[in-house]
Amino acid sequence: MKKEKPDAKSAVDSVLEKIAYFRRLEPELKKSLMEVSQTRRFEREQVILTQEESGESLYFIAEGRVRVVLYGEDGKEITLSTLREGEFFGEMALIDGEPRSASVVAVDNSTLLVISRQNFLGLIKKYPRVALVFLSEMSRRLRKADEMIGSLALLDVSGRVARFLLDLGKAEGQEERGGIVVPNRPTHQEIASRIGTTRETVTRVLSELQSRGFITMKGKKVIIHESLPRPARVTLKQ
Amino acid sequence: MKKEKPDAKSAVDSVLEKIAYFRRLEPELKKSLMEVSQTRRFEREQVILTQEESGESLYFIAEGRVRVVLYGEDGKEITLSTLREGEFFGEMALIDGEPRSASVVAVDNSTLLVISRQNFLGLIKKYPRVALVFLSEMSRRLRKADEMIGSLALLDVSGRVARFLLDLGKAEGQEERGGIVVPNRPTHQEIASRIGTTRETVTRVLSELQSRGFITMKGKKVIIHESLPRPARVTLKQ
DNA sequence: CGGTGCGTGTGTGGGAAGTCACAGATATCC
DNA sequence: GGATATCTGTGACTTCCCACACACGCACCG
Repeated sequence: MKKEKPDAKSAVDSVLEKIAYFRRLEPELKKSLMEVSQTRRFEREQVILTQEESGESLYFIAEGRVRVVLYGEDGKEITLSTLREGEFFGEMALIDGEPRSASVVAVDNSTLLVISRQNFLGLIKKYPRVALVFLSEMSRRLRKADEMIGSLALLDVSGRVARFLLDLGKAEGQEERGGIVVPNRPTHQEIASRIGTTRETVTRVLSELQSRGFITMKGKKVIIHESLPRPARVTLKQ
Repeated sequence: MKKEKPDAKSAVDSVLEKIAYFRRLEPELKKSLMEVSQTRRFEREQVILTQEESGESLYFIAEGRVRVVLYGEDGKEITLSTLREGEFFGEMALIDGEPRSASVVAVDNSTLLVISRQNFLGLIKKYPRVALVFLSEMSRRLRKADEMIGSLALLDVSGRVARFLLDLGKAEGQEERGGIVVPNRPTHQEIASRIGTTRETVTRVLSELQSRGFITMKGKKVIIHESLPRPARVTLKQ
């Protein structure tokens, strides 16, 4: 009954099932993947890789979560994304050989599957379909990045908070009478880092949204009412 | 002697050579590409595709330039990138089937090569190496997008202008005694749209940079002196 | 030539959001 | 269960930059 806390080994076994991108691939490929990968553990808050350094490895998350983040002067930071079990990172430096474009930090204690450039390229050569999997994931990421650029450049902080909440609701909310219920929101600091503003401003905007009746907050729970307007994605130009 | 102004047909012939990504691919592939693509012309300022609409085609630029742009409320806009002869766009909607993530507008009169999703996927299947070409280009784009997010979130307008100038210098400047010479800078409005600010602010920042001796402007020519500091890409966090 | 349009320069005022400082509320840990 | 750390709320002040307004230079064109 060693079911309770899977050790690293079994975590690796199961990660391939969890990696949405690979679930449907041939068992043979899965085996290859496992053979060429190493397992590494990282503690909460531990830096997995840092921007500017050169890198040769691709990482899959077997368990835990990581934050991809850029740092600026005097403690400023912006979180590019948070990745969870089954997702990967580090593919860019690996594909184009440039230095790491961002830092990655473990959010929880995490187990990662590490694959070297060599092995990765070998894998793609052997199973060309893998390239398609990456292609579609990178397309998704580019899309999200563009959206973020749009938010930063075109919306004020209230708009960005609203957009963030709606995305959050879509990602981990439950539809209920009254709106979408998010059981466990991130801290104001985390939200601030996601949308490029400060903790205090997030606090103020959330209060404002609540007082205007767009959301209801109680502890870590947030209810997003239908009335909360999604800030214009586009206004067509004439 | 019909050499002077290549017609659309010959432009298409030669585009495959110009497309950096494909220059080294098999002639056979090039032929396939040509067979499955159509040619379309667009006038200066003409909208090629708009955000939110669904799309099924991939475009190569045979001649001209296009601007990829997001629009916000009341005329606000942010330019995600400017693409030139030999580059492609429209691959995202095609890969993941989502609506267009941005609008694309012709900067000059342009000739484009259009390929349908069907044909594109067919091509990738037949020539798996093509996927790798796209992978590496998308990786480069993701990198640039992340950098842009970093600029918007972490730098003030002066920092973004400085970064823009340095990138501009790298892209189309000539090394000379005294600094990097850019013969033909974009208008203030165009710069503003690239870095997410207003025309007036760009004017002011450029004057400021000149008066501080970081750059020298004369007409459309800009000299970027070595003294112009590249705003911190990262400050490592402890 | 004098228009018309486009790009640029500059002043002024106001507003959004960052900074700093501190108090109060919640979680977490032994 | 109390101590300690981490989050949240709010006020006061400052700063940056946007919005608006208007004037000037320059190019192109009939």
